Amino acid sequence: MGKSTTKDLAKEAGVSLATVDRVLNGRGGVRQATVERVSAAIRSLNYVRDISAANLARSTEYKLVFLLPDHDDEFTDMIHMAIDEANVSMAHERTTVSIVRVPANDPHSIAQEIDRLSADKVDGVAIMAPETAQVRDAILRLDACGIAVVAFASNQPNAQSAYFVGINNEAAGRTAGQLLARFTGERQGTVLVVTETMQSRDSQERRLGFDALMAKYAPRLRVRPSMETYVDAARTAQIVAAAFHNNPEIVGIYLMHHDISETMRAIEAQGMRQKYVIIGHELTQHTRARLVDGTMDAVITQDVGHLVRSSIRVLKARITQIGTVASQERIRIEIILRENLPEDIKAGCS
Amino acid sequence: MGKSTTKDLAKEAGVSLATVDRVLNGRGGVRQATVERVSAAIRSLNYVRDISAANLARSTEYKLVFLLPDHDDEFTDMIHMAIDEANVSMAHERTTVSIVRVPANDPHSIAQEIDRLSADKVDGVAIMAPETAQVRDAILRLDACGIAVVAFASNQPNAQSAYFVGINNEAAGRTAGQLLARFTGERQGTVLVVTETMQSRDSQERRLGFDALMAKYAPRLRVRPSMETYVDAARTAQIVAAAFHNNPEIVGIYLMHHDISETMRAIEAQGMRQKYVIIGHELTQHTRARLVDGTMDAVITQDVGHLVRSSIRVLKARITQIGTVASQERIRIEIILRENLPEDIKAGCS
DNA sequence: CGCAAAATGATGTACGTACCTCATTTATCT
DNA sequence: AGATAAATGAGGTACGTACATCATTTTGCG
Repeated sequence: MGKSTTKDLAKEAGVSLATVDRVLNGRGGVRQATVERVSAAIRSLNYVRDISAANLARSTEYKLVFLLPDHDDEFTDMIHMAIDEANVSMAHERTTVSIVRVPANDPHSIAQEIDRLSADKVDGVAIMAPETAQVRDAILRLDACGIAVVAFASNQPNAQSAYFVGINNEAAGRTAGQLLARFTGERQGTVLVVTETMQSRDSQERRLGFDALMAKYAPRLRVRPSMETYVDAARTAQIVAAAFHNNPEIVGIYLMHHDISETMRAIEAQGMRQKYVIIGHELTQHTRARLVDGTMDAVITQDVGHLVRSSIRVLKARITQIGTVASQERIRIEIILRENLPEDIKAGCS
Repeated sequence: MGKSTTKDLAKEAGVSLATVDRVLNGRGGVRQATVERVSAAIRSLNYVRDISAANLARSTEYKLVFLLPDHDDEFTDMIHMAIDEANVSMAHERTTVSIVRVPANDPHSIAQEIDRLSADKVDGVAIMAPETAQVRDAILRLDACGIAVVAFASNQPNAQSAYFVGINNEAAGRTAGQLLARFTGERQGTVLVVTETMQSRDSQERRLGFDALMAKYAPRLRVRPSMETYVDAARTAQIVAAAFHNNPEIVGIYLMHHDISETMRAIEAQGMRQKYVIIGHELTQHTRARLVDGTMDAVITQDVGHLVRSSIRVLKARITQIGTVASQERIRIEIILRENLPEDIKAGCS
């Protein structure tokens, strides 16, 4: 089966082990004709390099870095924890992953940090940062250095080199819409949409998908323009109050941002006069509690553990030039209701 | 860090490499006091065996077997495919997994097959079979032979030795109930529940969860007793027709079984006089199409790829006595609607 | 043809572990 | 104490790959 070794290759190609090694590791000094003989042998024997043995011989250490925003919202914390957890389970595979936190809204220092990494002896970088020209260019520079890159949770659509690991936010928005449309039954009224900032591509895409679905399947509902909190408690309270004042017939609220505690506080300050259907993103301790007590009806989420592990697998695959299982790396858009809340396991071993 | 080797252990414990080896691999012939010195060294150096190197030296091949029912429904086929896919990506990790299909409803031959495996040189077995005393005993015999076992998708609750990989079916039933309750809005009427056989523990648990939720949150709906198809087209057509005849006010249908094509055919034969909320299990090509065309409203599912990979990881962990990441092995109850249908990737590499 | 340069072969060591053999030391029992 | 068994040490080979060195062959070119 897949148990051919370099020795077999040498025999098959009629060359010495040393030459096989030269070809396999691109050391040069081999005639083109010979290279092709070896390549042919690789194909015919279906040879795949034994990575464990290679790592052993090379005593490799894959050094991966996650670039996270320095927000201290719960979602980012969960990612942080998931990375720590992965770091433990990856130790057996000669992989260490570290975390660098960068100012979320300072593209310049993000780019600077990325450049610092390329100088560093790092093998792969997973980046979670808003897209800007500066960041994109820095990513391209990483790529040019031969450092593997993935964009993580937050897409970087213009840097083609960066493989994206995360959900399709437009589909996530549609899903939120579908749930909100069906959960409101036949009722008529207004739907509020809240986010941190519409500058973020994630919010734009979610809104796009949400609107498309509402227009098609729930024309009975009036969807208001996006309200932006700018992560400012006072402003949040004010715009929410205004929205409730101007829209007496609110039946649903779509929260597109992660950190919804302030927003929920502001909504509750208006008195839960009636049952609003509230749909949000990302399963955290906070949204979990909201699902349990019934103030929120559904949460659209992506499994952060999966997100992190998938990023690591993709990075390692790119470093070692091995393929990945596409279906395993596709991050699903998960719908969480009260009844399918996963048990709240912190971490731990069996 | 975790880079201590057996050599370091020997030095730390003040013994020779050979003795360390004897202790590590339980070869015996070592005084208790010495064993403890080595164990102490293991702890103090935080030693973990390099599995890659160990596998290399031992030239291990982990032989895993999946025991599947010989049904040829789409769900089982998907599992089959997922296993094949895993087999490819696992080849790099010295793991080969094969599939044995057994008559689904013949506990005797299942048990016989399990016993055959224990004689065989197999390292781990994942079993998907209905629980019976015979099967349970056979599993215990496997365990006694030192062969790792997991129960897979279909729980074996009485064989404590068997780690279960799959979803909580009671919670899955509750989730189906919650969706059906909310999707029917305020309407009153009857809800039909269909399954293959209530003999299966999965169906029992789902029904339990479904009923609990409906009783609590949707007392307005009359939930009928479970209808059993026995995988018989004629019978299915007949009982469905009877149900529609006796219950003019049907608003929802819960399909608890995998292979719903006959059932859906029977329902459609009654003419879709009105919009029923239909909720089923397992995302297959068939249910996928039903979601897209709107005849089904939601599918509760578990990711078969995840299921298979998780089983493999758990088996390997038990064989090598290494811990697993609990959060990674928890299978989520996924809710699939039209808008969050994952893209239909067959397989493939990036 | 002859010579330098390029290509290839031969061989050894290393990585961390498993597993084997044989020699030597230490403990145990009469 | 002496015989015997038990415990330990010493050393080697193997796994599949990486990488280095030096010898040898082949090639291209004037």
